[in-house]
Amino acid sequence: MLETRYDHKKVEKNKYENWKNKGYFTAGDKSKTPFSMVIPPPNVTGKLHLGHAWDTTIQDIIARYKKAKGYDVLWLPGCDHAGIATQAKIMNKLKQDGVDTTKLTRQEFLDIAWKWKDEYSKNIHEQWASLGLSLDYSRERFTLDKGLNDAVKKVFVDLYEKGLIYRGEKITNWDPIQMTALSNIEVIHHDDKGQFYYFKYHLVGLDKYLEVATTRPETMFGDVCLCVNPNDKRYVDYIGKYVINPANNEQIPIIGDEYVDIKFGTGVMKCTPAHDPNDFEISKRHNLARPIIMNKDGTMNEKCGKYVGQDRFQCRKNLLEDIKNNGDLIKIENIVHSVGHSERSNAVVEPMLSKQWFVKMKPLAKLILDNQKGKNKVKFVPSRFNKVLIRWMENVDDWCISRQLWWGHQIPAYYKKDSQEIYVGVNPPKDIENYVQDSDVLDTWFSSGLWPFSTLGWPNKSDDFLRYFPTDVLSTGYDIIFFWVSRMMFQSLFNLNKPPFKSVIIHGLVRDELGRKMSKSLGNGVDPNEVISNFGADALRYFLTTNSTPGQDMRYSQEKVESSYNYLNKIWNLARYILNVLPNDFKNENIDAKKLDGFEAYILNRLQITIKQVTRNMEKYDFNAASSYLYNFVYDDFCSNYLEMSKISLQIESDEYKNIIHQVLYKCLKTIILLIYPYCPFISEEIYLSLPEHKESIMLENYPVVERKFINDEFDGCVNLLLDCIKDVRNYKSNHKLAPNCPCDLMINFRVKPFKNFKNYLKRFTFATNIEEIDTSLTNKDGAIYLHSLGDMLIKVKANKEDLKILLEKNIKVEQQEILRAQNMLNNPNFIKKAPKEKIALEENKLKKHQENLLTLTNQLKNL
RNA sequence: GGAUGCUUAGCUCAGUUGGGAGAGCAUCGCCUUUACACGGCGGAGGUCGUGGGUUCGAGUCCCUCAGCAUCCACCA
Repeated sequence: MLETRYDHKKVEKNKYENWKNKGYFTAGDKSKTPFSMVIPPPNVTGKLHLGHAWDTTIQDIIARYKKAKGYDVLWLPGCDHAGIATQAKIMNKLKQDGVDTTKLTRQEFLDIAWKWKDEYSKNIHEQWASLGLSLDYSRERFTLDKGLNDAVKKVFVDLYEKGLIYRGEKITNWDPIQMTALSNIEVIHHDDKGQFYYFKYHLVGLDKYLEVATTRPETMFGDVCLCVNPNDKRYVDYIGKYVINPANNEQIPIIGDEYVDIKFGTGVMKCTPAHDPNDFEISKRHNLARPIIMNKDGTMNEKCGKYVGQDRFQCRKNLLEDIKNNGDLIKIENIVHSVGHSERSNAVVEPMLSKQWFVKMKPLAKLILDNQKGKNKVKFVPSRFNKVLIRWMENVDDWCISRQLWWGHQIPAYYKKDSQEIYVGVNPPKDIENYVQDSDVLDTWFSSGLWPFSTLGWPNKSDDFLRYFPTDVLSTGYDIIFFWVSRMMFQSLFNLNKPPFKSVIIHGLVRDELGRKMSKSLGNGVDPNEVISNFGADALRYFLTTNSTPGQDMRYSQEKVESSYNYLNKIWNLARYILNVLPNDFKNENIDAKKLDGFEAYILNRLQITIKQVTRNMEKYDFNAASSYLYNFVYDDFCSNYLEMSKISLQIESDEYKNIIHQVLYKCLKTIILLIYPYCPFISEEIYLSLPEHKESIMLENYPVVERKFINDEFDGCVNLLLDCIKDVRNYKSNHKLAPNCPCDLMINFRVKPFKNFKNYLKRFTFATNIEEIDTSLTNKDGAIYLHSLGDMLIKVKANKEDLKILLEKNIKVEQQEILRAQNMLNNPNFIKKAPKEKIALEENKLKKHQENLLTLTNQLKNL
């Protein structure tokens, strides 16, 4: 027997371990159709946040739904080594502990990192468990696994051999704190306050100078020339002449290049090829030198004279002071401009020339672009995110994949000592002693880009790979479409000639209650563990998946988590009631649809509609819509209406029919919990196991299907009449300050034949002492009032004339408005001409009925 | 500069192919009725951002503008 109150802590205890140990999460039933997903592997850097909870709950709902629908569901778990993020965290921790990290060897660090990984993946496992995720742990993978490393090496070599990976010297985004190169999308641009410094560049041999503005004076040590637009009449004559660089007094030429925007600034631009991508391009056109003037940690190098060793920003300050003292500073302008910051360290990114490995993106992007035009197009939910991807792929730059880190897949390239020769291969060169392996590792996203197939055993043609690839669905946030979704797509298209998944579900971000992004600096993050502890995983899951539209951001709202909890409490209590009502010897039997009286037929019909609508929306991955159909059924149709009515019929009916009611209650209860189950597995399991007949677990049950024999709307009119009558009487009493249980007499005119217990229900819910059936001519009987409802009803209560008059007048007004509305439509010749016939007939019927009602009411008023 | 999303009840949000505006919370009144006071019953509250257009009919489709948010690209 269930406890009187829903206690999420008791309900959620021990169930997960049991499911897991029984093997319910393990895929592999070959008799069924496979359905597969891979989890977006969380970073082994810390705790999971609400975004993870949202993302994984979506997947768990799909997994449980599909399993109940009869599929062999594989949901594959795992973690990402998250190169930069993890290495930074570990280094910080070591420094805090007083370790001199500069003395660590690569291997020592890796030993520490693997221990860290074990610890953090343990935390992640605990959180997955408390959320109730039905992950197949027998297939869990990690992005640095041996198997995945094999896949990474193979792909690297294949891309290299096809000319799609190359090593090159280019301007890359350099993070001086983490001392590694970054890809373009790891750089976050935001508007910062800065200064625009105007300097004098004196012309050699002339008593003139050019005004040049820069935001980064420290890069002047790397200037190789000034550039002007050859079409700029102001400066064209200076091309070929020399100026003196005020930073180091070196003479540099003035050259012409059309890149310079005549209208911008002074029209003269300094050119620093090793520290600016555009200047680098200019240097290629004019064959200029590319001096690098900074060290890897962002300090100035030996090319910077007395500033050597100074941090770039310190140098900027000092240099400025010196130039100012020389009289070559013209002015300083405060500006707001976009500055790139490292995603992880937040350091101001320094564009810097270095030798890195790149993936040549154009041909790979084309694979995606072509695929999205074809039959195997990956379906995005919502579809607009397909456009986001396409736009990105059309304009994508080459992807810098080498990172100057230790934690990651070491690049399988080997440099022959004392030679230019490079060897790239899955296995090291035979004469390894003559080679040195590239010390860099690959961008984390390189290995996660292989995740949907590397985790299934590829490049081996394993059973899992053959059975479960391509996967069916991927769920992730829109913020990582570029980082991850696009990379998985082209890697899969390149390596396997097909997309890695059929559909991608894109969701938004979880924001705080004020709509702000949750972040560490604001300290506004909400810990899922805390929510689970307070309200339960089921309430959290329900909240997360039913409070937003696909692709839209969501605000966390404790209020709505509470409301989700209350809903579960409602289900808990309706279950408790039904289980209490069912006799001890209850046996589930087939219900003979022909024997059903009105309300039983009605509720089973509503149930079929609910199953249909919920299923339809589950198939569309619209969990909000699906849940609201169930919600409305539970609250309105079932609890407020049917359940209450059944209490009466259970008192007065024959034993035979009582059994039918029991069967109906049981069927409704079981269906409700099976429909809510994918959202809220814990409470569903608890209730399920309390049913008189049940399997070992709700996880072994099938999803409800529509039963045709119960589709029957012939009682809808009569039920609505009953409900309207009850509502009108209650409303009347409430408006007249009469107690709800104040006795009254009712007279009712049936336009449709009422079902058997109609009058009993009406009596009980209106506290009527007498219900009289009358014919169509409704007249004012002493003290009775006509209520405008579907079936015409008179109510007689202890009320004074004035009350009756007010009510009648109010009802007359309503009828008049209705008549006017219908007439307006019907008097419109275009409406008659063009609207569908059914619509016209509907309006005509309404008009007729309201006119009749009006007549009755006015007669009553007259006779009052 | 380019793109996308949002603008509906006091607040947070739904609104499926165009055919009488919904939920949660808040609010007002009544009810401690034996599933649930984490409840029940009954109310009040919206010219659906602006201005046009298409249509017999627009929250819904098209265009304009405004505000907010996000993404991409960025001129030194």
